[in-house]
Amino acid sequence: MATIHDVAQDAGVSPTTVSRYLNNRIELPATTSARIDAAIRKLDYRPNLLAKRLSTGKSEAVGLVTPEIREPFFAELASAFEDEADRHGYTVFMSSTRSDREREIACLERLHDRHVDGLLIMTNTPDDGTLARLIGTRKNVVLVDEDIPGVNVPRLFVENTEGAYAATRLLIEAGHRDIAYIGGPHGLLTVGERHAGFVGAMTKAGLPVRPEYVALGSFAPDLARAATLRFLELDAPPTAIFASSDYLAIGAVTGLRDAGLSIPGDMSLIGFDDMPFGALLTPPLTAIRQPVEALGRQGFQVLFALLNGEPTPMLTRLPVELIHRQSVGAPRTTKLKK
Amino acid sequence: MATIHDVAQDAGVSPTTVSRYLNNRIELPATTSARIDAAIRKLDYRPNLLAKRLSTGKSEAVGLVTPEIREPFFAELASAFEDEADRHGYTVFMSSTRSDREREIACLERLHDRHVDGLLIMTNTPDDGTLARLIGTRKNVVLVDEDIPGVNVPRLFVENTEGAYAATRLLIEAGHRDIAYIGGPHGLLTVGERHAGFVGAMTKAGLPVRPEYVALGSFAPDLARAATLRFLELDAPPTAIFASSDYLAIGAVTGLRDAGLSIPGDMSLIGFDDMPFGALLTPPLTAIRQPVEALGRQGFQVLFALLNGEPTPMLTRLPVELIHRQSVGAPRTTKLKK
DNA sequence: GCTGGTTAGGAAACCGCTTTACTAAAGCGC
DNA sequence: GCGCTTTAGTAAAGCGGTTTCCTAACCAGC
Repeated sequence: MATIHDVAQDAGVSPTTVSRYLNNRIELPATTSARIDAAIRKLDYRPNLLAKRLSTGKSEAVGLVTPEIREPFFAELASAFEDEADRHGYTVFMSSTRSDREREIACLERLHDRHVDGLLIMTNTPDDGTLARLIGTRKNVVLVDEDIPGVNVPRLFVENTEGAYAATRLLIEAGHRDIAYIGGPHGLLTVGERHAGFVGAMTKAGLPVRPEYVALGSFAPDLARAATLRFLELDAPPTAIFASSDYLAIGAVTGLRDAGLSIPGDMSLIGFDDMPFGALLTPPLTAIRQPVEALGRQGFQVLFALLNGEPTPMLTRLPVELIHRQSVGAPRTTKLKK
Repeated sequence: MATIHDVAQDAGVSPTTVSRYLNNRIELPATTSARIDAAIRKLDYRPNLLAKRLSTGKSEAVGLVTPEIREPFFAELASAFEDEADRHGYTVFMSSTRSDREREIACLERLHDRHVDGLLIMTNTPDDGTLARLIGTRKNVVLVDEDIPGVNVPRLFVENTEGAYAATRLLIEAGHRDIAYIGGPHGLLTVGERHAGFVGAMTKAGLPVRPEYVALGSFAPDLARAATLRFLELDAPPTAIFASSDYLAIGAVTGLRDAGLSIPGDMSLIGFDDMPFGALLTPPLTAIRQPVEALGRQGFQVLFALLNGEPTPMLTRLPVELIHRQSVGAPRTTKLKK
C-alpha cells in the first residue's frame, strides 16, 4: 500500500507538504497541488488512519454501549445514533454488554485506550458505584436514557415522570381505580421516575397505591408475565396494568393470554416506549412513546459538542407522547373467571 | 497517561523488555518481571492500542455490516456475532448501511484503511457489480445470509430452498392449493432460493404456480401489505400466503387485519425467520426458523479462521426449522366477503 | 585462562502520519 | 542591490508501541 512518502516522492515534494496539503494546513500553487493529486490517484493512496490517529490522538470514532442490541429500543436508538455519527464523519463502535458489568467496564477501558474519542452509555442495571467511579475518571462520556448516580457527565433523558403520569391519567380517565404497575429493577432512575409519575397520578386522583398492585424487579418480560399472573390471583385483581416498558407489556400480554383474558375487555394495558411491535399486538398497544430517534441523534450531538469542547447541556429532557391505540378501555364490569 | 517508556524507566529496564515481556516474547527472571508488574500497576499503564496496531498492522477489531440494525433479524445476528467476537478478544465495528451502496462501500474502505482486520457483510439490495468488484480486491471478508454474485469469499447461508419447500409443504398438507408467495427484491439469492423452494413444492404436488399469486419486489412490510390486498382483489383469492420473511409476514398480517379477515380462518399465513415478535402476533405466526444465533457465531468463527490463515469452508449452509404455531389452518370453505 | 553457550536485556529502526520550527528563494520597495 | 516580507516548502522530532539484530555478563567445560 502506498504511503504518504510514496506520494511525496512521486509528486516531487516532501511528506510534510503532502500531509499539510491533505489537511488543508497549507496553500499550495495549483501546479504543485495538481502533482500531488495526480500522485494520489496514480498510487491509489489512502491515509493510514491508525497512523493518523496515533499522531493526532483522535480516533474519529465513538462508542455506543447498549445493554442488548437485540432489544428494539436500543436497536432503534443505535440506528439513529449511527446515522447521526456517520453524518458527522464519525464511525461507531457498538457494544452489547448484555448487562454484564465486566463488559461495561471493558467499554470504558476502550475509551481509555483511545480506541474511541467518546462514549455514549446506556445501562439498565443499577450501579454499585464501580461504574460511577470509572466514569468519573473519563472524559467525553454521555449518558442516555438511564442515569448512573454520582457521575457528572451530560445526560439525556426523557420525561419519565410526566409520561408515567399521563399513562396513569389515561387509565384513571377511562374509569379505572384499581391500577397495577409493573416496573423494572429497583435503583434505576427511569424506574423510580416512572413509578413516581404513577404514584403521583394515583394520589392526585385520590386513589390508593396498593403494594400488591406494584411489581418491581427487572426488565425481563417473563417477570412481567409472572407478575401479571400474580395480580390475577388476588382477591380483587386490578382492572388495568401500566407496564413501564413495552418489553414488560409483552410479558403482561403473554400472561393475560395464558390466563385466557382479553385486552381491554378484561384488563386494560398501557406500555411505555412505543416500539414498532406494539402496533402489531392484538389489540394494538396503547403506550407512551419515547422519542427514541431523537434520543439517538441528540445523544450523538451532545457527545460531538463535548468532543469539540463546546458547552453542552448537562441535562436534557425529551418529551414523551401518548399514543392512543386499543389496549385501554373501560374497566370490566363482570368478575374475572378464575 | 503512562507509556511503555515510563514503565520501563520505573522498572529500571528498557521499553523493549517491557514490550516483549507483555507480549510473552521473553522469559524474565521473577525479580525483573515483578518490578515491571509493579511499575505497571503503580502507573496504571495501559498499552496504547493505536500504537500497537500501527506497529503490528493488526487492529483486533472486525466490522459488521448490516443493512439496518433496527431490523430484528440483523439485530439478533449482530448480538450473537458481537458476543462471539468478544469471546475471542475482538471488538466489533457495527454499521447500519440503510441499504445505501455508498455506505456499504465506505465500510469496505474502512477495511482497506486497516480500521478493522476483517468484515462480515450482510446486504439485502442486489449488487450491480460495484460491491463485487470492491470485495474482490479485499481480504478477510465473509458474506452471511445473502450472496453477492461473483465474489469468491467464504459464505454462510441457510437452507433457503429447503425451508421454503417445507413451508409450502406445510400449507399443501393443510389442504391448501391456492397459495400465494410474497418475496423480496429480484436478484437476491435468498429470494431466488426461497422462491425456488416454493415453486418446487407446488410443482411436486402438481399444483400450479399462478403468477398473480406471486409478489416480488422488496423487503418492506408495506409492499407485503399492498400485495396482500391485491391478492384479495382477485376473483379467486389464495387461501394461504407464504411470506418469505417475517418482516413481510407483518405486512401481510396488517393487510389482512385491514381487510377484516382472520388468520387462519380466512387465510393461512406462514413466515420465514421466526423472529421473537412472531410469537406475539395474534395468532402466533407459524414460520421457518433461521438459526440466527448460529449465523452470527459461525459468521465470526469463519472470519476468525480467515484472519488466522486457517482453512475455511467456502460455503456453509445452516439448517432451518419449521416452527408450528397457529397461523396455518385448513383452507376456508366459505367465500371471502369483499 | 580461553572458548562457547546461555541468560538477560538493550539500541535502533520502523509503523505512517502530523506538526513545529525553520529556511531558501522570490518579490518588493527604495 | 540591500533589507524585508512572502511564498513555498522542508527537516526532524514526535505519537507509543514492536521487532530485529546485538551484546555484556556469567557459567561450564577443557
